[in-house]
Amino acid sequence: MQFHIDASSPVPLYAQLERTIRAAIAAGHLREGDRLPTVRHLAVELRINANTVARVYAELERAGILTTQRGVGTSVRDPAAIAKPARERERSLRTLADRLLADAAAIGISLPEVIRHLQERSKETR
Amino acid sequence: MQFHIDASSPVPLYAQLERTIRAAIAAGHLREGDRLPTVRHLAVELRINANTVARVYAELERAGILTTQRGVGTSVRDPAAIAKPARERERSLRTLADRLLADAAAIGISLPEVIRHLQERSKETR
Amino acid sequence: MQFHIDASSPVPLYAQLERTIRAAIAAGHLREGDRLPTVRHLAVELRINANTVARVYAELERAGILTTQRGVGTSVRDPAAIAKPARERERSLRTLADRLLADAAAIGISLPEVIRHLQERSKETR
Amino acid sequence: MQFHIDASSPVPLYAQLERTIRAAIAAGHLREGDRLPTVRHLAVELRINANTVARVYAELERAGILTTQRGVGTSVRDPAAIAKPARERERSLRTLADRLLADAAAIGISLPEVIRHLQERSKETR
DNA sequence: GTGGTCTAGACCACG
DNA sequence: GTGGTCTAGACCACA
Repeated sequence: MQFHIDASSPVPLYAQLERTIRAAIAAGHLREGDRLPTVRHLAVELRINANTVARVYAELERAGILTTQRGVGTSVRDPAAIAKPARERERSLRTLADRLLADAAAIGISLPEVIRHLQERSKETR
Repeated sequence: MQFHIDASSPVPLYAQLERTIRAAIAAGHLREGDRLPTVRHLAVELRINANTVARVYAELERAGILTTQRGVGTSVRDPAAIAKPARERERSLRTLADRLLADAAAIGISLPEVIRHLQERSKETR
Repeated sequence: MQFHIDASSPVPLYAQLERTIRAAIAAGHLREGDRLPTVRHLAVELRINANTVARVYAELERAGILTTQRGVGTSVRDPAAIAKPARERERSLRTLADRLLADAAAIGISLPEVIRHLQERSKETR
Repeated sequence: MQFHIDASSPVPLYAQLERTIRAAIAAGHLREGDRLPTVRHLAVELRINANTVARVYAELERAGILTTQRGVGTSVRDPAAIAKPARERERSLRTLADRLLADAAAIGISLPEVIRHLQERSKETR
């Protein structure tokens, strides 16, 4: 499993990491019972502070997504814990889209243009 | 001209304000030569500190978008300063879309679903 | 006599005006007894506020350089009032040069380069 | 690294600080990767408010000259970002020289005299 | 009245 | 500990 982090991004490192782990699980790249890298390994690999990794693991454990066993390591506990109820899911998507559209409008890019761009990317991925 | 700000958003007030002003100009609601509200008026209206407004005006002036005349006020200088060259525009859009897709993936929402959502909103607006 | 003002300059209008009037007198373009434009004429010509012109005339009158006669107008009173004692003159020059060199250094331009540039301009003027 | 500030100067503190930092980088006293003092340290040292220092660092970061790592500190990112293209460099120098000559003329100091003064200073420095 | 600068001090995000 | 954001309020420069 490869996670990646952009140190020059304004998005906090911990948020980037949490996001990519959640995405990996949501996409099925990591399944129930799969082991994650140790805190130290991942910290070295991503060249970030081990505290930051530990904080993310702890956060995801609190959310019921990961589980940690002392002396063993951290693994995926419940991928379903990511799935939000449809209603909240919809609300989150709306919020994300709001932000995108606001930022796009600020540089003069309209909704149709955004859609066109995403459709292009959709084709590329196929 | 109406700008709006969400004090409960994690996005800094100054960033929200800058974004809405840029959007108003990009959309043609504010044109070259149009006056903006005074720093103090806008601060009162948005219930934020005058320094925060002043900071945004100063930033937009540095970007060549607004101009200030001492003791007079602030007005739109060059709407074109917002328009980026096509190449950079495309890059910005890609960056914004990347962010959206990363966040969406983290809660298990896929690209097609994002597109569907945006198309729905596009219809609503018509 | 032509004075000029740059409204987009960060230098205050009154300071620009005072400077050009002083320079015209120092250079001998305006001599003792010469009349200056009326406050209103100059204001219209330069497209600035009449108060600003009046303020400059008043300032120069206080300095003993101009004199105003009610119903008549403003004229040059004493060109010599501009000439500073050699010591202060030297100090002023040093201060001005300090500022120039500091600003030049900030964009990576060194003293010899500044001198070369001024010598070029000296030739052009001849 | 020593920066200095003159609180009695009419030039805004933040502008003085920005200028000296730029000069230090342009002169090679600070190189790529070098750490700058922390915001609070520098504020104490210069006896100015920490916000003022932070403002300067932020401005230089926006200019691409410095870079900030969250919770770590501020360092030089790209000294080349200061170097302007020759054309603009020339224009800047001309603007600075214009200002100097205008101010000098206003106290009756001519171009040759300015050049003589700068040559004197050039000798002193050797 | 306008905007510009600076301060003191709070609270937050981050590592 | 680092920097980032925001506030309240002072004082100045300018028209």
